[in-house]
Amino acid sequence: MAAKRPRPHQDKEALKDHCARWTGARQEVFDVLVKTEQHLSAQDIHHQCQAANSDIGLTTIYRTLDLLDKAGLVRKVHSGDGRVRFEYRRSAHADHHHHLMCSGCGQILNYRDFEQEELELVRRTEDVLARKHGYLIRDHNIEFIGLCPECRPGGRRSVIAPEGPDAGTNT
Amino acid sequence: MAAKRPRPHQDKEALKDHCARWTGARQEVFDVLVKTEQHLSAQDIHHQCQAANSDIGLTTIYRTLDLLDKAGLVRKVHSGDGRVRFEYRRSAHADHHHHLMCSGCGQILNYRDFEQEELELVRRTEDVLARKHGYLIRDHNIEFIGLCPECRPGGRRSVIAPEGPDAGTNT
DNA sequence: CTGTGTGCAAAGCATTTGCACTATG
DNA sequence: CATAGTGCAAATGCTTTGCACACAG
Repeated sequence: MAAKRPRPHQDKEALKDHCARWTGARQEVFDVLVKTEQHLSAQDIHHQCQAANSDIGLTTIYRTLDLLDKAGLVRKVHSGDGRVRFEYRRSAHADHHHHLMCSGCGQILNYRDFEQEELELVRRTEDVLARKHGYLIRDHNIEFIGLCPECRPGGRRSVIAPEGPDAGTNT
Repeated sequence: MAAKRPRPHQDKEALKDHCARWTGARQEVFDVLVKTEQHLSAQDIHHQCQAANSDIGLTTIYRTLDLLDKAGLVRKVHSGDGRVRFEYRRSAHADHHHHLMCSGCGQILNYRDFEQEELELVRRTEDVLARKHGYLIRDHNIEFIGLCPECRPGGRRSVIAPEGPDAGTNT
């Protein structure tokens, strides 16, 4: 849990268009995401709120996440395991990263290499795709899928069934 | 439905390790995917089988898709709408493409531009990630998310709720 | 023949929705 | 105060499982 301050100013502004009241529940859900680099599911967040003595219903968490997503403060990530996860969108350049996911245990790693090359390619691709297909492009997603050291053949976890739920869910 | 011949030879070989018997049902599910460039959900395939007078249960389709996925003949795609879709993996270079998805209606487009640049970047990234994190990388996924001409602000479909189920599911 | 594959019905789960209640602005 | 936000419980919809039967090898 490396703490980082929430960024209420510009973030809350972005929210103004999407909700009328900024409540404690919303603040807490938001805080949980701001304070981590992990990719959390609604349930993960629910657990963390409970651990922090906040008694927020799962429903509210889903609704808040939807809100934050629409406001663009948060990004949905479809991990391979059926549930949707969310990560806080930090300021563009500082936080630009892509994902490396293990199809064995569901672990998600962020990596930040190749920013320069990627950004260039991404920018050019966006241009062409936007023009060619008439799309309004708002985001991109680059991920590599494979087996982590634990799950790869010869790894400690290989052949055997993957871990339990909350285990390899993160980063 | 632009027809392309199934590739029984190498494909069936890949299957030998993953199933004991090659049945009619499996062939049909496989055929449906081979014959299209679209990204189909289990239900989509179910419908197509019914349309083709095959009476294959949804359960079998799910099981077959899982089989084909494990055999590497098919690729899972997590479209934003909650259901998982599948596409046939054609031979590597001939078929290399990435996705452009509309977050409004769920449409998925394949595009094949920038192959050269992308492949280069991808290869280099795979190398580094594999070495740095000990992963065994097996696949990558590059997608751009935005709004299609219909769904973008000013488009015919904008503001209004997206289309019905089978509408924007494809390509 | 002998398991492997299949279908049906029921179970599982993440997510969504209806509705009465609470608290923000 | 009026309305947006919340929680609960029930509903939804995709996917998985248990079990008895059917068929490929």
